[in-house]
Amino acid sequence: MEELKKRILLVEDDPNFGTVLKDYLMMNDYEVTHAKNGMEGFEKFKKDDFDLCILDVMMPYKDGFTLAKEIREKNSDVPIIFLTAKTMKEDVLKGYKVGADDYLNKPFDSEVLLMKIKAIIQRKATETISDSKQFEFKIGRFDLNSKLRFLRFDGGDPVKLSPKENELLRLLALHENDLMPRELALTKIWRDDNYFTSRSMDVYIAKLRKYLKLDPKVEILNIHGEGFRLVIND
Amino acid sequence: MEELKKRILLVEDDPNFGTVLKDYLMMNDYEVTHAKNGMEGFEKFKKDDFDLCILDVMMPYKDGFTLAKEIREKNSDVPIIFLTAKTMKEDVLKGYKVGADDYLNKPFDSEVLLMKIKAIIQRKATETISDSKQFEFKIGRFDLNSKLRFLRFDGGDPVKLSPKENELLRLLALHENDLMPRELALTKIWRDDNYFTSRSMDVYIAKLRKYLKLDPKVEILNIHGEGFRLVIND
DNA sequence: CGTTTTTGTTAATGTAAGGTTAAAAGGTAA
DNA sequence: TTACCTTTTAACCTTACATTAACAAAAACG
Repeated sequence: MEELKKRILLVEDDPNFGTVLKDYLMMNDYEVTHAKNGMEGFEKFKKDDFDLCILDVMMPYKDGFTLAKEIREKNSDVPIIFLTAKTMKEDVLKGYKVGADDYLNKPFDSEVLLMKIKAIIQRKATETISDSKQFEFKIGRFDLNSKLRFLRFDGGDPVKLSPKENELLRLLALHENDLMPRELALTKIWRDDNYFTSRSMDVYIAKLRKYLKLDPKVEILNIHGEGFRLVIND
Repeated sequence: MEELKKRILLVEDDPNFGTVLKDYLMMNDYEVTHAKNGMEGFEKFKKDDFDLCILDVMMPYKDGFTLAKEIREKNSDVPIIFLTAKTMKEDVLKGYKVGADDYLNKPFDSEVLLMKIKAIIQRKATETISDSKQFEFKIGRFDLNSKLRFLRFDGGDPVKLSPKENELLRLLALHENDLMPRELALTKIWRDDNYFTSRSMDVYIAKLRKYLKLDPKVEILNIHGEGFRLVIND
């Protein structure tokens, strides 16, 4: 299976340092989005799905703590590492208050940063086993093998799903009977949330409905303005 | 409601440091169980239910990492903080591998420890809150699922509610049998309080009454000039 | 009382979101 | 390159939703 690169949001206003750090991280096989200030950082965060945020504390307009608070409101799960020139205790405390996962004082050893990144991402990964390890689903009379992208009805001939069909159905299955927010699919699968990706998703919902029609007890319901719900009626 | 003290398992072999730390934590309103080594620590862990473990890494017989592994096998959920004299990179990484929630190098600032404890426990708490509590209501013979926006009568077919219907009924349910002020709904749901939003709200009250008519014991009463009251008659 | 204000209810309207199909664009391997 | 598969974009239609208007009924108030 294709191993997906981990995505890091780096928010750092110093252009030199930011660029260097970005390059260093990219050399180490991370996909890095670099935002030059808190405002831009939040915009990018909203539009995408990151595995980790690295925030500079001292920034014009919007400091790292404020940004972290906004990020926490939207997604309480993503790990956050703060970078700061200060070694002030108050700052450390403030960082932990908004839910920092770690803390680094500038200048810092880049190897240490790398290690912390690995450790934190790894921890999240093991915490979320249920999320990453589930590739097989029973959906009414269907079996979905999300690794092989097969959808099989009643043990018969499997249909091959396209990558997007597969991912979307998998996300729905992970939220079986519950709301699968539009936004979630768009950021996770399409990696962008706009009018066109949204319409594209609707097209895929239609395709999935066509596949699933074979079992009348399985349906994808829409919750207007919120998302979709994969329900299995008994 | 009685607020329960959080329980901490402290495993630290240095008797002086351990006692001081225990006292300090107890002064800060935690219930602390102090074990003098890894073996004892695991025994105490098995016998009780803790909100947090603080483990010294360097201990005779059984070091902190080994203990952490055993703890993780039994209860993968409890947060763990490591204390260590070492600042070795390998140790930090090893700690995170067994699922540390945080890490402190001795000597450390006790205030920082306290803050980390608070942050970690609080994080766990918010993670654990099954948000179902704020989104599911029983209203007479109805069930309101406010997240999925449906209203079900006697376990039958659920009716879909529009966002405004849903929010309004939820607000009423939150104030069951009590006054739900007009102004509250208008500011919270309509985000504006004027003649037109007020009339719009009245329209929605009418819609809700239509839905709720199925159960004669449930009614929405008006309190002239004040607001509405969702009552369930016995 | 009559009058004003508030509320009850239904229907009409405009806009936004979603459903569906087909064509265009993009990608990839033979 | 062609051929094939996937994804996006476009077009058109349906449904869902919120607001507003219109008129009726209560309640408050002089």
